[in-house]
Amino acid sequence: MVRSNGHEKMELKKGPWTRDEDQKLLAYIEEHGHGSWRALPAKAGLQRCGKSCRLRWTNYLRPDIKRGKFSSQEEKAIIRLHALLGNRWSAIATHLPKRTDNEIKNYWNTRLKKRLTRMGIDPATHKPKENPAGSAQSRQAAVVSHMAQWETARLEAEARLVRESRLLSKLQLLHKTAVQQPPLLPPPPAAATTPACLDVLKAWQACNGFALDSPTSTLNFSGNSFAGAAADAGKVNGYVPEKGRFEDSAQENSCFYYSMHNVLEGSMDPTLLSSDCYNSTSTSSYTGEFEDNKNYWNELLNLVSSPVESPVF
DNA sequence: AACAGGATCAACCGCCCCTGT
DNA sequence: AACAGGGGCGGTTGATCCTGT
Repeated sequence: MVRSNGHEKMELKKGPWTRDEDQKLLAYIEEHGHGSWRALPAKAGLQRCGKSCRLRWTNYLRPDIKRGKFSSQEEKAIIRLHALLGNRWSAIATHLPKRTDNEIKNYWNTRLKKRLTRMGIDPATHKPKENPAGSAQSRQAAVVSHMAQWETARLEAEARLVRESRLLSKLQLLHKTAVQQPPLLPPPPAAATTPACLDVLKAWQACNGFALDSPTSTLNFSGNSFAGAAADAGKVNGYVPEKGRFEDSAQENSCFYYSMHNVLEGSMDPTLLSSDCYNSTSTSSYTGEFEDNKNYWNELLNLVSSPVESPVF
């Protein structure tokens, strides 16, 4: 792809930003918004490439950036989120408002990674260095992987929502112009302020300890009462199991996934999952390990929900 | 005081994805 | 369907600061 010719490249300034450049960029964005980053430098009178301007703005000049030391709460959130998401810094940053992905990445690479290593934990896998198969740690790692699958699904849903909201904005604009004339378009639906369909983790938390089976996971927890309840909930909210009831755990798992899919799609109320779970746990026989996992995820969810004001929760 | 090595962090680079044509 | 351009992301670099000797 042709980006720019060499001559143009030679004129662009690189390296640290000066106060004067910062002021120019700030003043321009405050007055006009950033618009097209590519076109911005010329308009703002900067000898920088658009990319450099964008980076400077998003990582440093933006007014809603919190700088300075990370709190222990934030540290824990980063560690847990990294266990879930890996090096997906932008996804991690969405759970830590006012922190940039670059800042989080730097903090991880320069401090947290080393700290975990010193503690004998592999920062890549979040597992203890010596890790006998079948141990609680390896099972927890599998749970982490499982959660990562869900987080991936959630992020995809978020991306879809962004696309839809863009479309919605266009529709609203069209409708706005159309109201002056005979109505050509129906009024657009009201935009949801809080997309409940994105709250997979919240649904997870609401269930407060459902079994962590999945069609792709090798985990096999006994006493799985959630799947059936969730499947019922899923059926009520849109998903209808092919054969009515479940013949095996795989079917239950599928239903669980479809239920969560319905939550993701917004066709199912996460609280319904919750109540069904609570109602059915009396017959369960959770293991100690399961309690550990439950506590682990509760702790994580508490970390990423309340104190750091995640926009998702 | 001078130096070396480590730590930190802003900024860059290259790649990829999405969107518009 | 193919292509170009814009924007975003993660990895890496290099300048600067800090600390220990």
